[in-house]
Amino acid sequence: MSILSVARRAGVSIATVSRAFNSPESVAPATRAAVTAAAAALGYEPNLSARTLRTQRSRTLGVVLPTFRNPVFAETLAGIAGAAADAGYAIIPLTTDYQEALEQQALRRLSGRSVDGLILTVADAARSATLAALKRARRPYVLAYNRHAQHPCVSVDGERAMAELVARLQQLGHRRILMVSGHLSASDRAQQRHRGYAAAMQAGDNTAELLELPFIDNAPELLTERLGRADRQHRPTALVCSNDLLALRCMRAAALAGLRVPEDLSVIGFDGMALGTELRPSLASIAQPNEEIGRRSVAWLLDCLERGSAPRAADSLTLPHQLRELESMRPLASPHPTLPRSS
Amino acid sequence: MSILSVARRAGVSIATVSRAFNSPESVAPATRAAVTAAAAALGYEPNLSARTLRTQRSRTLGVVLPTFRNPVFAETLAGIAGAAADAGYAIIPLTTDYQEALEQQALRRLSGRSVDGLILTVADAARSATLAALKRARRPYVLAYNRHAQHPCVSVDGERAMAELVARLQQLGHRRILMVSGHLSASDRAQQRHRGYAAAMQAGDNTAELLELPFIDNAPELLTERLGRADRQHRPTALVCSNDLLALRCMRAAALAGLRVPEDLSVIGFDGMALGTELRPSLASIAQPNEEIGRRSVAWLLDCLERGSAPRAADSLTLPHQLRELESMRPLASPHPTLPRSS
DNA sequence: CTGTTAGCGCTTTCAT
DNA sequence: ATGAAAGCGCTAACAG
Repeated sequence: MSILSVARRAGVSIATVSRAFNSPESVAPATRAAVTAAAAALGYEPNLSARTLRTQRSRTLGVVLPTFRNPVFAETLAGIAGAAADAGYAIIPLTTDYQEALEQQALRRLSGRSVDGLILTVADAARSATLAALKRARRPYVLAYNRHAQHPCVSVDGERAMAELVARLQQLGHRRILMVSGHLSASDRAQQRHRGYAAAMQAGDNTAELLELPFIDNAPELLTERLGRADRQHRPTALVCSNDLLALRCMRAAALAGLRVPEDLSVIGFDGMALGTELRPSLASIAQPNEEIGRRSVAWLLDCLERGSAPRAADSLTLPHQLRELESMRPLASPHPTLPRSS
Repeated sequence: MSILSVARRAGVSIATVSRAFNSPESVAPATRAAVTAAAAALGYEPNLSARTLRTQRSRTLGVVLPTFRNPVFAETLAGIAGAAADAGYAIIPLTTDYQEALEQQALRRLSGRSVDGLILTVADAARSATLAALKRARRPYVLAYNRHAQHPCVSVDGERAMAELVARLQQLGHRRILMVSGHLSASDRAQQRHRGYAAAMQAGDNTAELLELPFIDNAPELLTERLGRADRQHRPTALVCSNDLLALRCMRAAALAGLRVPEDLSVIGFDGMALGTELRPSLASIAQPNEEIGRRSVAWLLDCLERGSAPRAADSLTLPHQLRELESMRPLASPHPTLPRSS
């Protein structure tokens, strides 16, 4: 049931059928009606492979993300999928598990499938051979979450966001603020967030300290140990985490160490995954507009594709973040209870 | 940089290049080496559209899921994506937001893209016009999570699982067990789970009661109201929820109503999303092997595709579920404290 | 406004 | 073991 069947049934040539679909205005109304009717009767759907082969446009986008197990990227994917679908594009998603080698592989897999463009989040934009190759191949792409002057990016200013958060915590009385992160070297975003943390701590004359948890397996133990061992005077009063999933683990570890959140310890995440607001205590976090990052990436990419250009680094987008001061975060209780309004 | 460039560079015909890739054994080792070298030098990747057009096989699977915002389906997608990638297949995912109309639309979108097969989770398998159409069109497909005798499914026995859970709760001393669900009519799985609940309650001579929360917007209010209004004698001691996300909301609502989980109220979810174990209290749940459901669906579908058949309803898979008795669930404390070992 | 035709890149007979 | 050639379904000149 190809274009030919439709043509025969409508009593026209295949070219006319094609035109009736692709530039209806160039076909006589009567003819167009006949074609439409025939197509409907046969349940005809144009074959995308043939069209792609001929036009060199697939109306398909490659999507490369670290994982779907982290709700942040699931939300991003939802945004991407929605925007793409609305524009009549399909997506082919691939995951890399934060591994550079898999990023390479993903691109190779996508290359044969003639995607029109790519949306990706890489571990480290600065030293990604994958990205360099993409750029060299002049394939249109947009990075989501990554921030790098040489690449077109849709992201949030994580460094500034983190600095703002830490400043705010200090304003609320916190002094011993510990940053908890995965392996810094594994993610350029974690590095940026850490820079913001360090700068704000220094500005507040407080000591920056970083707890890196490279592997999630023993993370709870490490955390519990770190939180439990110190006496009250040296224990952090707030934990800033480089992502929400980590913050969740911190909250649990705190509970296991006998600490109450937020009475004894404030815990703040980064990402703003939707689930955070449903918890008890609800998770304070620097919220990124995850779905919108996905949607905007698609919008920008498609816009460029339509005009035959490729996204340029100079046009990168920084979307606003938002500090969610939810239940897991609160002002530091003064050690000596004071009367209401006493200060 | 097509097959022709490779052929020229290797000094052979395009047919030989094609063979070198698709049936290496049918080509002389020396020739094969030359072709491989030429292809590598040129960075040649066979064009999938052309191949698809010619062979009528795209090595692409359509994936239709309700949403990526529910971690359960994100996990499923991870399983599907992994298994598909390992087998050299790409996936095109589409979401339906539990709406039948969007299911239709998804299939239409996929039909032009010549996917070899489909994996889908529909709202209600029994009355899905979409499914009927698929079946009629003889397109190979597998349902994930749905259970229906007329369709090939990969699922767990939700009815039995729920009955087991409720029996277990009763064994732990619970009598007033309330089931909380989204709109029953919106999901065949919720219906099955509810049947299991009702049967087990009846078997235990207890009164089944259902709280339907059609819209999430006012769910917290409704829940808080239901939990807060009743005095201690009439308040449920356990909540069984038709999914984990709902259970999360219940836990939060309970807290807002002044109830402690699990001391005052046990809350049990359904799905076993990975995140549940990271919470405090960790979320008790009937765990489904979500990623495996994805992987097995792919494996089955691909197996059929290879042998040129389509999955048959009779070969449907029921995977084992697992009751996670985590922190949000505990035996009913007896109202009148008893001495240890007094019974 | 419509038809004829070439060709997108590949696989697959059919020859040799 | 290799090559020549047809054709998958479609679009885009080009003609008329």
